[in-house]
Amino acid sequence: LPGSFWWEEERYTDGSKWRFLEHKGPVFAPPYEPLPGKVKFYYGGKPMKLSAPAEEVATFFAKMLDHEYTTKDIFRKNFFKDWRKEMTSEEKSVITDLNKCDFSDMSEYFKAQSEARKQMSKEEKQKIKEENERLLQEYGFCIMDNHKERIGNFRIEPPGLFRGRGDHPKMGMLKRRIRPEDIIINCSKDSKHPKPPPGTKWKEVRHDNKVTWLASWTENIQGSIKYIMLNPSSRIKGEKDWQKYETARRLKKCVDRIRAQYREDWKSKEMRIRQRAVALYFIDKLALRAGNEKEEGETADTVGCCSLRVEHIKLYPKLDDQEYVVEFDFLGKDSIRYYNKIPVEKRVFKNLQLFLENKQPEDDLFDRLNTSILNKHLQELMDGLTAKVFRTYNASSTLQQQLKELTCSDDSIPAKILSYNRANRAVAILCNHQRAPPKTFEKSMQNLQNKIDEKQNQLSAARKQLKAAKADHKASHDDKSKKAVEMKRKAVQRIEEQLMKLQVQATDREENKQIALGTSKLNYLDPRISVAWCKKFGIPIEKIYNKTQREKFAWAIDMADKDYEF
DNA sequence: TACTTGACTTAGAAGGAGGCTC
DNA sequence: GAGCCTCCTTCTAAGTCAAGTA
Repeated sequence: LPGSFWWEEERYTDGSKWRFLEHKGPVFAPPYEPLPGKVKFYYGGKPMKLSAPAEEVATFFAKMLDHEYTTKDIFRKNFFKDWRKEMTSEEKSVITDLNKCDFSDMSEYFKAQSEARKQMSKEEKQKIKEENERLLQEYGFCIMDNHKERIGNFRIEPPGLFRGRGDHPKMGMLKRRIRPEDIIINCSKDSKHPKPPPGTKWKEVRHDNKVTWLASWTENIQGSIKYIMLNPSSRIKGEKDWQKYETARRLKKCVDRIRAQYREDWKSKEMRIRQRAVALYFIDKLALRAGNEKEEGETADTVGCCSLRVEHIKLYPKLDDQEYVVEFDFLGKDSIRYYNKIPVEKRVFKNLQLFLENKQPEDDLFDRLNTSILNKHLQELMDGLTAKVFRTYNASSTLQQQLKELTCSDDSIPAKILSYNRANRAVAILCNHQRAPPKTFEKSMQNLQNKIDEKQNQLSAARKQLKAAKADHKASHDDKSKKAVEMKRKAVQRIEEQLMKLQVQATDREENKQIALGTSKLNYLDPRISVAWCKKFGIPIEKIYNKTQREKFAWAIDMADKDYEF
């Protein structure tokens, strides 16, 4: 039906995001259920009954007891400070030392609970599933204009202990419970407004169609605003995503000019221009993030390009057999380490030496530059150009080029998928998308190796049988033995294929140990490249995108043909 | 211009669902 | 049918960037 897809509709050009918005409001975290009397908290070895508020916060800690977090000084200090705020004055006077607190009984209780949940009967599990489904149907969708859309996060974040990434100064602080009185609702005037839970009120109900969120609240750790927004499959998200890739494609058209420009700027008389040009070179070549300034002490100490400090790079005029090598070593977003040694042009190297002159390790490398200056410059070079567009452009363009290079049309489907994953991996490495090696990695690798060994044995057995059958046929020359030879030949072939498949799988998994492919697939790779590749080589799209991903990229799957070029 | 706030995208970890194997 | 493993979904933190404010 024409017009049934959002990507075939006209877009708003006045900056408004919708005309009609109706939803049921968020789902709140369930209220705290006090522990059964038999579950004890001990202080200095003696059991102690806690008031409900103090007990609730204690359970947050108890639930994390097996986690490394609870051993960290900052976590413990922040937790204890916030926990004491929830105690009665009597509790406060008794509980003065976290080291004397014993949460182990509580921890055991929660472990048993979770074990019991796993042991539930099919029927009980089914009941829970149905209840979740009911909640999803009731609160998980909204009407935006003429579409029923899935909401991304309709549940309010439950209270708990803040878990920052890396060395976060606020780890362990109490994330307080969010009440209806904290929530701002956004919906259209002419919609049926969501009702707050009985006996409560919303903080505010507003009708702002210049934004896309349905509800928001202010979080107490950083004081930032959290939102309830739509799912990636929605029109409002999909349209923006599509637009993002179109901007990256426009960059493709003028990137040569921009590169020529920044290379020219390396020679500028003005320091600020040279810094801008070297930074842009890093952003383009290494896919570094922009690097906004951060408030010290509020978050973990991480940097991006513009916020690099002297201590984050080392210069080697000569290293092994290469000249003008820059070594990067810093913590980026999510405190993921970026480590890379790259040879650069002499002019870049000389500039870097100059930027480092008379500076301390903790000084900014680019002291005349920040993201705002950089983005203003980029805006002048191309409409809509910002630092992050380079990441999108370089990621998508790498995927397309790698797919061209790695795919052999004669390969089997599993071999082609390995090629796809390798192309995807090249992007993930470029963007530094890392993950902790899965806890079961070694074991699962060993399992796979066992399967391969077994398959190898099967293969030699099958080959022996084939040889015997051949000999048999040579001796007898009858039809029956001829058929037997054919059968054995096919068996060998089948096992060879299975073995190949297993070996491919092992390679893929090994190469993926510390690399996360999902982030680039979801956020940086123009989905039309993958769709076109699937169509060109007859790969079912399900092999590349799972259900959620197909929903998010429905527009691309519908739009791109086999000849699509990024 | 410097700084703050708000809205939105990008990120890895954790937990859960469901498929596979014995 | 249980246990295991893998992959998917959910969760929410941590970025980017533009607009507003002093």
